[in-house]
Amino acid sequence: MITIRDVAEAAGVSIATVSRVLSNSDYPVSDKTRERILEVAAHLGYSPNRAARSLRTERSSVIGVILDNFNSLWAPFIIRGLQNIHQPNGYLCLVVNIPWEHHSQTKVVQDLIGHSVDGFIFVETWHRVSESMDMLRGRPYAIVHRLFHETDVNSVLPDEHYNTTLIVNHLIQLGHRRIAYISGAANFFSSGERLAAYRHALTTAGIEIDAELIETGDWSIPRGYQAAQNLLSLKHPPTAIVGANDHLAYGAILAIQDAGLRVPDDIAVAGYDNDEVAQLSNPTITTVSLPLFEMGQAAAEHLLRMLSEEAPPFEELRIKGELIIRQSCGAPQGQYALARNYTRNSPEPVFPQGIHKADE
Amino acid sequence: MITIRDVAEAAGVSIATVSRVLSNSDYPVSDKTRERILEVAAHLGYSPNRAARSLRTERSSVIGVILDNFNSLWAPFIIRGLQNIHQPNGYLCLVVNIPWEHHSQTKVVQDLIGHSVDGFIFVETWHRVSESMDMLRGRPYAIVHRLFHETDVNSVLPDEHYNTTLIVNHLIQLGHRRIAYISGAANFFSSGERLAAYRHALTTAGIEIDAELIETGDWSIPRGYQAAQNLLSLKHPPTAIVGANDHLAYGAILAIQDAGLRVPDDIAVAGYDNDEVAQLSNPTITTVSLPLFEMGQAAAEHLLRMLSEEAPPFEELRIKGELIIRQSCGAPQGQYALARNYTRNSPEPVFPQGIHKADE
DNA sequence: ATGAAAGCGCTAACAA
DNA sequence: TTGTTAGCGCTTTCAT
Repeated sequence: MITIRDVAEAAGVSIATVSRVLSNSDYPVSDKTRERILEVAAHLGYSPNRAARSLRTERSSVIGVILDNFNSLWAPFIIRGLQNIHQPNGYLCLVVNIPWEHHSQTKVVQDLIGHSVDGFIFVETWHRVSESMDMLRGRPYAIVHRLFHETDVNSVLPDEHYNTTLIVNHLIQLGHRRIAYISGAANFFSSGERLAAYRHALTTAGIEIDAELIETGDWSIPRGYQAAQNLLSLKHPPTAIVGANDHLAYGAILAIQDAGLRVPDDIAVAGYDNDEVAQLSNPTITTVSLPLFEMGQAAAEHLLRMLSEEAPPFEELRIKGELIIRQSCGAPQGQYALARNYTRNSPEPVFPQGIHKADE
Repeated sequence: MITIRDVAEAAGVSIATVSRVLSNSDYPVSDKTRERILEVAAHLGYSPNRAARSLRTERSSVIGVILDNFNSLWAPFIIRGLQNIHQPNGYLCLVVNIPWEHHSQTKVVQDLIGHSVDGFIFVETWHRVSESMDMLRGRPYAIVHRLFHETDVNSVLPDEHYNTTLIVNHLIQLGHRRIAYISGAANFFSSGERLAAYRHALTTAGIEIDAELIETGDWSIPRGYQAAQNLLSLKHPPTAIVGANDHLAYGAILAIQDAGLRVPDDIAVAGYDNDEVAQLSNPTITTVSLPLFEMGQAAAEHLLRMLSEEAPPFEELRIKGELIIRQSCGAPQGQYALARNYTRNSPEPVFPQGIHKADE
């Protein structure tokens, strides 16, 4: 293992000087010496021993990331957002998944503290963070939530109001006045927020709210199917249906098609999430992207700020999504139903098929 | 912060003795002393400083996990498999994503070594591990690959031959003799393996291989669509089509339906991967699950064995998947297309990937 | 069975 | 501007 001592010897300086350069200290070192040290260090392949540094400084450049559900389709994007900020800043992430069943959050937090993590990011944790607050020992933390909401500071959430308004206004602008809404599961905080935004958008446009046009339920495709059937059987059925997520919207599309009607020609349908099904569906679904990557980034940025500047906890942060116009609302966009890109909110291709060269 | 010094003082012994007890050393300590030390440590709320321990022992109880593509739909399942083994054994995972473009693997490995990780797991890394071999400095590592294949030991891969045989035999057992195959991208190692298994399964069943029935291409839905169109236009079209993945199969289904035929009544279709589209498609797609979770587990188990027992590198490990019978092949199972257990949005864990109970 | 002490690699206070 | 050195908390040899 190459140590600071090896570098010092090779560069003909003392270890203190090497340390000053390699630890980005603001202690003055002459440019010549600095340059030589950096060169030698790179040549030798020096990499600092974090344990030693950590022991000395009581900081680790490691962030603890705690998730309840790694396998959600959303978590990876959030984590990528986090790392996109953390890694360039020299932070690595200890990622720990906590099963929903086990109330093991306390143990995990303790464990991570034992590893001297500098801060915490909680992603979609069902467990209340505040329960472990006293354990955090003044370490900064941030919470990234998609569907839940804690009455806590340091939370990053999607801007449900803005996002829902985006999609509802899109339909209004297309001339729809009878716009139905299939709400998500009632016990989710975001369901309420999205529904409220739907009402608000209609009211703002001078459209009266018709209770008949509001279906409630869960987040599932079958529920979307049923709800759409209900809506279709009304005396005055809607001309457009908004699902609180893409699954509900997809279910609605299937129901409409099974009823012998066409989407979007007879009824327009819109979703929310920019989930995979929105791209697979035929017609493809106009929806709003959840800014998962950006949410991760925002949380990471604020955490770093808290780490470096002793900045105060930030208030709740809301991140805006984008309207993704596809086929299901009939807006000009006509695209081959199958043309897809899998990038969701990530800046990189998820599956760069072309690059792969197999081994013999 | 409580250190062993505090414990030693409170217990009236030397720090060496405390260390022997608290680090689970097998060095002999009298039962009375041991008991007293444990009691005092617990009372004081002692928790070891990992940095100090790590500095001294050059071990960290941390595993470095390196991925090329965190956002793949597959990676999270693999990681869950890893952690399912590592966490109960007291290991945490430093998870690092390496962008495809940057050839930054060396730097990352160096960095992780700086963090004194005890071992490495490479997940789907495109970069050749062997290139960083000299950097690993004798640290054990394992590679989990889905589509690639390195001529390296310590690789965990799906059992492509077994899995493909599973699906082809299923069709043969259903009475099909003209079974077409839409292969994956030619430059992927697994494409070749799957295709070879298809040929082998047919030959074994005494069915002659018809080159006309083999389409090659990429992994995409549009390609599946085109390939199926080609197959349908043959003088003697197939009675069944196997896609090298579920996207190809889905494309084939769309093409068949657009041609006015029915799946599975007129032509059976089977996929591979147990991807999301296999559940969303109408009809749902009979496929083979990739044993991602199990692959992660296997890699983790072997890594731990190498860590604890100085076990030799293991040879290539192949993990079997399972046949998931849905609607697209017409096997007895046919149910309502929309009824599915689709828990993505629910607060229940999505994993394990398939409980292998198909749509209700 | 227990204790004394060296030293892991690094940073920072103090010296020059 | 550079060098010397103490010591972070721990494990482990060596001595008792």
